[in-house]
Amino acid sequence: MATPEHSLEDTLGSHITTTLRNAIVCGDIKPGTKLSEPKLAREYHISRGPLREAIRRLESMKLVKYVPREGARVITLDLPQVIEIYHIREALESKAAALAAHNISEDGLNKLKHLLALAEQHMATSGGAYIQADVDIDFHYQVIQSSGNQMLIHLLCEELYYLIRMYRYQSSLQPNRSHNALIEHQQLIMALEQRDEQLAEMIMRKHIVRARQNIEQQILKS
Amino acid sequence: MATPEHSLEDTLGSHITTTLRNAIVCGDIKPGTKLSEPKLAREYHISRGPLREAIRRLESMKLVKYVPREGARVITLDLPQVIEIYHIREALESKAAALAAHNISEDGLNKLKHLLALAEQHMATSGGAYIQADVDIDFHYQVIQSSGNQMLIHLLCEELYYLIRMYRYQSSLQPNRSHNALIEHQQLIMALEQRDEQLAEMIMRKHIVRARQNIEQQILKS
DNA sequence: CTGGCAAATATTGTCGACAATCTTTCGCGA
DNA sequence: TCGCGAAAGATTGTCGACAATATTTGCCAG
Repeated sequence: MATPEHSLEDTLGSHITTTLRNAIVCGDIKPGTKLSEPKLAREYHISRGPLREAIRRLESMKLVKYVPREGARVITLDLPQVIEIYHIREALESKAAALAAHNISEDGLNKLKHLLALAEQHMATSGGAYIQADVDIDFHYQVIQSSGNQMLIHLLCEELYYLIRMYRYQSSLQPNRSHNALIEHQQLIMALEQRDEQLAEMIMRKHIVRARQNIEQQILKS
Repeated sequence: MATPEHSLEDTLGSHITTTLRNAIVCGDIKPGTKLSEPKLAREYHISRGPLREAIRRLESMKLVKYVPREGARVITLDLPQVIEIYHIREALESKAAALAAHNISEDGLNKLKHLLALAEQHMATSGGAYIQADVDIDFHYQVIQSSGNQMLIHLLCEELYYLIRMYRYQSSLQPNRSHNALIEHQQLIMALEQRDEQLAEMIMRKHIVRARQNIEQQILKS
């Protein structure tokens, strides 16, 4: 699995949260599906208490939408919503890059270089746009972790990134811009090594703006 | 109350959520206090079910920190944490201003002008730094609402702004920069009227950076 | 008097049950 | 046949109870 797993799994509620989260992100539970408490409780052999906790946590990850007295449904991501998310990514991740330029450690830089090398390998061998998506997410994940801003890390990695992952899984067949992305990642690493906050911020901003424009073109085509 | 109240209050859980949220934000429940489920349940004459739901929601607003098998405690905001929040505000609200320059309605502009006038009145009469804080928050709140980005609105107004309110209540006695802030608000309104996205973004960014620097000076003094 | 261990107490995690509400199904009339 | 309304069914909201864990109290040894 691509995501570092923080969950302690020591309580039933947090365990079922990760289970459902993965199922939703990977598409095993399809968008729009109703999360029926009695049904899921039977399925996973637990009571409704921990389930309700899980559903509320999924709600804070924006993976489900909850309506009082009606229950929870898996979110249906349409393109305009994805655009909204990318605007937020642009703002937050460019900030993360700036902070990372200031705070990243030697170890953090090495991890980024390793991820970049991995991605280049995948590109060369399988030309694989599919696998590339995971490595790309890991790269951004690592930049955010290097920002040192705990609140920012939590916002992006715990609350927003599962949504992005979900979108990636859904649209993994569509054309992406793997090659350009690699160059931009390389530029970012260089800026981080130079400790150039403004440059790192701008590179990340443009990187995400391009990704967003890529998506906006899909809307026009449809 | 300064905040528009979205809560439907139709379920016990959401009702107790707003009650506790207000109590925490206003300082009636002090930072560091443990939110004991049995105690609160007796106090508000409800069972632990809705309470647990409320606590989880407060957790997603970052107002309480939850540790498995230990319970929830009201967050203790130290200055470094507030700095972190202001970095996030800088990123998100400058983006909100840019989007607002594109999307704000005539009605939205009028609301902003009204809030500005209110603030000027308060400044003139009571010279009141205290009341000013509320009007300032309302101003930012209105700009965010005008961005049109639902996800951004939710992130800022539902998840992050209660934290900021809490900090404001705690530090309401400390010197703030009311006068300068008013000028910057005025500049922002002008930029929004011109539909100048870049200018609006920059004004908001500098406005929040200055506020952050104001706080950073407090750290140095202590 | 202090420190640490053990019993007692309180709190959290989980469960099953019941009432209120929503959804679906079925039947009736136009 | 179609649409409306009522009954039946299912689901959510809330509650109280019990087990497992954490915290506090109190005792004893040093």
